[in-house]
Formats: sequence, C-alpha cells, structure tokens
Amino acid sequence: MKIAGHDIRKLRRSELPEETMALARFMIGKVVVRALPEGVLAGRIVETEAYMADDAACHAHIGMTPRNRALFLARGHAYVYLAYGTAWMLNVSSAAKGEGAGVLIRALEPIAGLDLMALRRGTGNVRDLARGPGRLAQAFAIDRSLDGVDLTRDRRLWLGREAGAPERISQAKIGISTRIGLTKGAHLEHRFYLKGSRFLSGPGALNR
DNA sequence: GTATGGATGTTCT
DNA sequence: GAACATCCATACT
Repeated sequence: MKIAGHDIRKLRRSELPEETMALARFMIGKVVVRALPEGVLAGRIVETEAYMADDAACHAHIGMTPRNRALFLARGHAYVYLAYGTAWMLNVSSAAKGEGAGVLIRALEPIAGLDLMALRRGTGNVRDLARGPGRLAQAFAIDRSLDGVDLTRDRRLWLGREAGAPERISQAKIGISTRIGLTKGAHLEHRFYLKGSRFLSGPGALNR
C-alpha cells in the first residue's frame, strides 16, 4: 500500500516476537497506520515501553478486569485506555491469549497525514504532533472505540512495515532506559527508543 | 533545555 | 476516596 510516497504493508501476527521485551524492541522503526474518512495518517514508532505480566506497573498484574481485558488477547491487539482523565494510551498486547502483557507506544515520527494531525492537535509544530503517548493518540484519533481491535487485520488502525526498512534495526541505534511517569517498577529498564530521534518524549537524560 | 503545579475522569478499594 | 503508563502553561537557567 502506498501512503504519501511510502510503501507500507501490514504486519502479520506470525512476524511479531512472542516475548514482550523483544516485541517492544521490534516495534521501533515499524509504522502505525490510521485510516480516517478524511484521509490516512502514518507515523514511525520511535519509543516504546514493555509491561510484562509479573510487573506491578502492568495493568494486567491485578488480573482481568473490564478495562484491561484487551491485554489478555493474543499478541497484536490494541489495548486503549484513558490516563489521568485526559489522555488516551495506545498499547499492543504482547503475550499468548490469556496471559496479560503489553507494549505502550510512546512516540511517533509523523510520515503521512501531517495536516490532519496538526488540525487534531491544534499545533503546526511537527515535533509536537505525536511526541508522547497522549499526543499521538490525539493526533491519530485513537480512543476507547479502538480498544481490542486486531492490529494485524483491522482496516482503521494497524501496524505496518515500510519497504526497504531493515529487518532488524542495529543494536547501536536503539537505547534502553527506565520507563517514564511511573511509581511502580520505576527502576526497570523497559523503555526502548531510537537514538538521536527528535521525536522522543522523555527528558534528555533518558534519551542518550 | 529543565522543573513545577493544576486539570482531568475512570477505575478499583 | 485515592491513584493514576499525561499534557499544558508558566517560570527559570
């Protein structure tokens, strides 16, 4: 599929690593695509965080509830929830069906549909369109209505890979740090980011 | 660039 | 009633 000059194809579930940390790392450099009636949006993933089942910060840690049920779907489904009453968070379920783990997408580099993103965000500053999990959800019109969709099958929201993108981004280009904004599990280094990207959400000290 | 404080509403105790 | 996987404006270096 051609999107604003980029050749992007949908990822298959079988391509997704079966382990949460591996998936969080794998997703760096992949693409989030959102099809709206007004047009198609796309962004390259530059920052993720892993939330494993045995981690107190993972919403699935307390067991299945109405809110977190999508985390228990097979890997590759969207888990969308509202944080602090104002910001939607987009996660990808990351474990086997029934297990309960996910990867939070924290920041995107906009590559298609920038005008639509700017309208939704109320700013023309490209750097601020999708830098942060709440911002990217606002730019991409992501809310509870997309909770539970299969990101390897859905037409409205899916994960893709650009033609020509490396199979595996070299280790030297990916940084690892503690996660952002947590009290539980604050010491765990479960955040992955594309080194040198201008579109990272964290404070400078965590982006080296 | 960093630091701080308030707004916000859903979820679970 | 507390706890939040945040954002924005503001002040400051």
